Amino acid sequence: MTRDPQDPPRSLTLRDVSEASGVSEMTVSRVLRGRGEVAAQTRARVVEAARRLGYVPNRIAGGLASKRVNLVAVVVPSLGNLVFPDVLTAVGAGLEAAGLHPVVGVTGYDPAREERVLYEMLAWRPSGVILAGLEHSEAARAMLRAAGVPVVEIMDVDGEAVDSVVGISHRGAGRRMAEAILAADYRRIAFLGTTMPHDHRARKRMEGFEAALAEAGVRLAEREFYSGGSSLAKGREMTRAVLARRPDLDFLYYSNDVIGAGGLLDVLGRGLDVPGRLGLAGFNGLELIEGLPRRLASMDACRHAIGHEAAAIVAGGLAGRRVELAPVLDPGDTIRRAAGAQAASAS
Amino acid sequence: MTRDPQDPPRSLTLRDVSEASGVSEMTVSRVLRGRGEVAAQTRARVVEAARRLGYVPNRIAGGLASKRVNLVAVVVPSLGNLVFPDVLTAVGAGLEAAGLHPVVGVTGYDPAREERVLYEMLAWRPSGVILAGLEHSEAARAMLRAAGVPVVEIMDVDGEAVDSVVGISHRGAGRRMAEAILAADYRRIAFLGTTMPHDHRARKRMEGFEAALAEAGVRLAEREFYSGGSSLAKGREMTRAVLARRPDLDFLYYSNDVIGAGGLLDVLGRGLDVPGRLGLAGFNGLELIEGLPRRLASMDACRHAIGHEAAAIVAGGLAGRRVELAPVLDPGDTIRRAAGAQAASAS
DNA sequence: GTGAAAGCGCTAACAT
DNA sequence: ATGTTAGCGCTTTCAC
Repeated sequence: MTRDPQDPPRSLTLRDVSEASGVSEMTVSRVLRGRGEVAAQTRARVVEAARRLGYVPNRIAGGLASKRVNLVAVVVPSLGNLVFPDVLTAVGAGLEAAGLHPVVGVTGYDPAREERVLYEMLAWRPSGVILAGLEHSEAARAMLRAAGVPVVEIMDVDGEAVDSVVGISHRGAGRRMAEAILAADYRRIAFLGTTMPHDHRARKRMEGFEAALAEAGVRLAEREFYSGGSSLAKGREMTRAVLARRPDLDFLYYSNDVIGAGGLLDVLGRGLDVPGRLGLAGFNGLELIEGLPRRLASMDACRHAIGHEAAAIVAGGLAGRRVELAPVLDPGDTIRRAAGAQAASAS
Repeated sequence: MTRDPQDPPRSLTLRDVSEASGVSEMTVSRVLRGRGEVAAQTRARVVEAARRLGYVPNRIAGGLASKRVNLVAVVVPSLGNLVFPDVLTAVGAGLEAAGLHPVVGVTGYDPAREERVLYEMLAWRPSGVILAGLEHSEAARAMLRAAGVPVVEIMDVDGEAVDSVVGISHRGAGRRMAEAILAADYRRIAFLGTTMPHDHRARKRMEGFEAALAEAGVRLAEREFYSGGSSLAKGREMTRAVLARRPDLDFLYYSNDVIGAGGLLDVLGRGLDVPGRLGLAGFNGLELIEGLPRRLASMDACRHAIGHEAAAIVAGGLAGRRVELAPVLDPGDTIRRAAGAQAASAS
């Protein structure tokens, strides 16, 4: 049952195709890569031989010889977070036209792990790197600078980039949400989010949120943090906990739509008047929010556009770009409409 | 702003480290790979020089020379499907101990695309292949057989494998659900699922489901299909459509938990008695079902165990294994409890 | 414990 | 339009 390592399943080489077709290795190579002018008849013989043998080119050898590789490293914190699969899908679509392939690495929000993942990926000499966030270890930044290929940091623009950056301002997003909430006359406001020390984007949203409240003379009434992945159940639990401590709260701002949805289901189940007595908002603009009993207020993280732009930068071999996208606030059905909302949100 | 392709950002080589440390390339290589006996002092000099220079080994060259590569191709239909990120996470964890790294490919449930993705990945001569499903083009199967490395087809065991297989029987899963539903005395039953012609597992669940109903003399009263991704909103919409056509239905079996959850929210919102008047069930055992107003009946797809087992087979270099896992049916709160349920489900 | 030589399978750069 | 030559940066093998 165990494969004998001595058993040499030597895979086919260009030479095999060359011999089978009676065409030189070099010309076979040209045909298979679609480079250079090759007589139609010669080409046909080569293609036929390669197909018949089941030849699969060895990109390891090809990459070594040409110093070019059609791989792009894409590094994200997690795949459980809904947002990242979406970004990856957009990146993949964007790279495809350029004949590039994404290679995905996952860091688990751990900087040390990110460093290792980057090291592994750079060892394959990819044509570009796309990675989430602006916060990396010094060693990681050094590796990225030394890589000599386009590096695009995505999701977040609040910080200093190694090379290019594509994202939104999470501080600004938190701020905008605070303004909308204040404009709707909510005043006893809580933030519910993750304790993960390395979810910098959630942290920045909270910072922007608190700053905007402070400017209006409002203090955050409560905070509730959790660790681990997001789930509806976690959202329910946190919501119950925070409302038990402070039953007079009138707004709950969640760090993402999943826990926000859980909270919404929970308060609706208890018959609370939403958004009259209690308002809620999440973040990300996930599809999820559309099927809930009330449409949860949220803010689009622009994940599709981010993936698309990042792919374009890598595919174009560009350097030093900065693309800041403007997320749209969707008030849904969980922020009450108040007179003067527009005016106040422009403050 | 555009990188000059003529600009040679020649990355560091073993030779650079060799010169910087005054140790031969060969010994530097040994140190960096942790192979062979090297004097502690020599090792220290090498490590220091490599670190100082920021040397990242070139695995393209290494792979070519050694014919061994620490990459495992993992091919899944989609990342939007919640299930696959979970499987990938388990695969990654399982491979890690063996020093192997997953490289993810996405097919979009398209066999032609799967073939291209496999071709691309096999061109990198990975140490193993893990791919979802048993249905592949003949060319894809030929490539896999010729690869000369462990190939593990995952998720589904109903069919013929190229090499190893790890999964559950989806036909059996559909059958078991049908038995539980019948035992609970539901009789006017509908199936709601995807039209995607290539979601073979959903198809097999429906087949097993119908077969078990037929054996009990019950015909599927309705079916409703949709295309595109799953969402709560889609689940609501389908549920409304099917109940509009057949208001007397007493059970809805969904092909996954996401549309099932949408359906559940919809019928609860309309005040229907669940599970008395109407029962519901989904599939996958997603975390999602735990935060709903009622716990949706579901069946665990064993995605974590599948990822784990598949990784073990690749890491162990094993061939021809067959691992059939037993999914557990969780009746949740959406299948009514009926006398004789146990007896009937054993039929 | 360390080094020298050969070559992995391809492609760049020149021939022809 | 096609062939020849010389590596790409590493590891294998064997010598010391």
